[in-house]
Amino acid sequence: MTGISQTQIIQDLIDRLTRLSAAEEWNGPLNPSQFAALSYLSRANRFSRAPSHVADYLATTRGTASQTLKALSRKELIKETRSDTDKRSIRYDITSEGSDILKTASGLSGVIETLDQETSQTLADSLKSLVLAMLQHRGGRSFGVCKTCRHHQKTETGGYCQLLEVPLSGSDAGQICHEHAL
Amino acid sequence: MTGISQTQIIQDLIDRLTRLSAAEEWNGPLNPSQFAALSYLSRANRFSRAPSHVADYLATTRGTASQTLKALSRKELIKETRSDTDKRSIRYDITSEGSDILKTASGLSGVIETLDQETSQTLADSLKSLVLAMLQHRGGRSFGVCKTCRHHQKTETGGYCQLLEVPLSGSDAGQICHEHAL
DNA sequence: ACTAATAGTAGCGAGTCGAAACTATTGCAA
DNA sequence: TTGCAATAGTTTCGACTCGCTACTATTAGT
Repeated sequence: MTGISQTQIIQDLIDRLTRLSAAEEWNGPLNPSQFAALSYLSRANRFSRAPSHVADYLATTRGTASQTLKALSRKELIKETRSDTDKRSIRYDITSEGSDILKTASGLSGVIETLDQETSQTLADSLKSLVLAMLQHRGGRSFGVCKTCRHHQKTETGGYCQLLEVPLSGSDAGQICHEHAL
Repeated sequence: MTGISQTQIIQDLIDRLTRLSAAEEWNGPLNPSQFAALSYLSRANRFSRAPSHVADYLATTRGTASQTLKALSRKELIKETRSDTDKRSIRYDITSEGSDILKTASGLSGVIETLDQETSQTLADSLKSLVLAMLQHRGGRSFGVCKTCRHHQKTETGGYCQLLEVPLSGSDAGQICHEHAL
């Protein structure tokens, strides 16, 4: 009778899930945006921790990202490091206090953990294709980890990025890169 | 090597998907919260359109919901109606201008539509169980449509709600209710 | 006839959001 | 080399969200 489409149901479920999760985050020390930025910084490699990269990842503007990073910096959860080679650019590294905050599991993660292996995998795959399609739709970057990138070359000591022309350690290769390409 | 769990990957994908979708909404006339509230009002039945119900649905406080509704009201997208029976309560109805705004499809819905029938169904099921678990976790209401409620009784003319003790029309039964229970 | 409890609101301070204007660099080309 | 143009980041603006506390009506329960 009433024509609520499957598409709208899914859209609504994603929205509610995020809202429920965000409501929990507000009770913590950080707001959802700050938490997302901090989480990104903890997983991004050293070439991908500038304000512009955070802006790209969070799908916002450089101005907004700058403010969020300043807020995190005031709380001493991240620390800014100016680049030697390019005096314009800045890199934000997470502090030990910042890492501690990320350790506290959210209500959403607890709930996701209750899914069985197969459901979990299927869900991840569906979401991945949706995110990829959205990125394509608006011309955003994929932000994958180095080892799945076409510029990544495996070596004896770890890896090598053919785009940036730098050697990568084992942990580097497991981190998110701004330049990631499939 | 690096231990990024499947749980974190899923959490991150949901967050990114929402952020990408929210970034598109900001380019429209409404911000994500206003859009979500408006969308809810368009789908809720007449017993579920009060500020407190919107707050419950959006997982926020009455204060915040009140402000969002006032903002929508200023834009003439919804209109407030005071109740006769209970002079404290208010019901917000969507205006025709409000309905028009909801018609514009978002980037996310376009992307969801590209999923095949089976993937779409599986995704909806997974998300539904996550939302339900989150609601249970924090003691929220389910907000389903009347016809799936245990208080709903099918009749000749449409339906009947045993909880509120009111007859329901066919379209009523397809709308979201605050008192929904499984 | 008194309390509660409930529904909604106003105001506060911190912060997000896009947009636009702004500084300081770096790159490139004539 | 000078002279832009592109890039990186920041600041400010106005509208708004967010939780919170304090507040006003109204209604319910004893």
